[in-house]
Amino acid sequence: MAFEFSGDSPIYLQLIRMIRQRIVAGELAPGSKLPSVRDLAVEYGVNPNTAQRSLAELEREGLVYADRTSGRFVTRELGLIEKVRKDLASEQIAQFIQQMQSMGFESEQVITIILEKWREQYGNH
Amino acid sequence: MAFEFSGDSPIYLQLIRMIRQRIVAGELAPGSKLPSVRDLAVEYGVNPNTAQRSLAELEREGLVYADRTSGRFVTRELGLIEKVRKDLASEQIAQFIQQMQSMGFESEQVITIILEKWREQYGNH
DNA sequence: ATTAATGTACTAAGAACTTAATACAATAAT
DNA sequence: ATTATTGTATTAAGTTCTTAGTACATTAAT
Repeated sequence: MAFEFSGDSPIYLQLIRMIRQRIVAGELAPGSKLPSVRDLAVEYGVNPNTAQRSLAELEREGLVYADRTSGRFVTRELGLIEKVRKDLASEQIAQFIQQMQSMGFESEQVITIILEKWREQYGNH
Repeated sequence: MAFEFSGDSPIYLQLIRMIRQRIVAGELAPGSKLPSVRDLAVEYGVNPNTAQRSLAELEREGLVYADRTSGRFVTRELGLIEKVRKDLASEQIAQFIQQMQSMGFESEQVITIILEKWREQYGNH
């Protein structure tokens, strides 16, 4: 596939964020099997070592686990997934508010733009 | 001073973002003088070469300009600053919406949380 | 028993970023 | 005129990230 990574940060970090995101979004279901290190590397167009590094970090977080020769799986600890989801959301929101505020936007203005763009991107939900 | 940079992306990029941010926020006024390369390096605790690199990029964007021996200044082109400000805001909002949406948040939910946190952080404005 | 697929580990090389240490050119300040 | 300050340029070394290549241990599949 050869996904296009940004040169702004290390690939292994970008890969961590992408997989973490797909997990908390439910796109990668709890307990479901992940591609093998080698397949994941091919899928994203990176070196197996880089994929391994990202997976090892996600494992450290507890979001995935490895069964020695059957492969890697998304954790079944729904509580953990939900916690990570909430933490990510909180962080996102705090950073977002800080940025917009420092650029001189008012809360009402931001709300208006968000609702507008949200509809543009995904319809009214 | 020795500002604390994240290890997640190159320092010169983080520095670019910080200065750009301060310019569009109006904290660094149009036409105002920036610290010299060497002073800026001390101020942020980075190597002069790194500071130089960041400033050169901001210059390429037109946000700052250099007068050979009197130093560097924030551009006086208000239109450009405003354009960058709007571009940054658009980008921020689009990314934010995409993230929150993919994590399964509804727009109303996001609006509620934003208003709540905005008041926490900055009061009702 | 053999084979294949899995996670894991290791070494080596190259690329990008950062720092260090100088040096030069231009001009404002003295 | 001299000095100090500014931006700019260059070379070298060290660190981190990435890729490449190879190898081993374990277990499911055959």
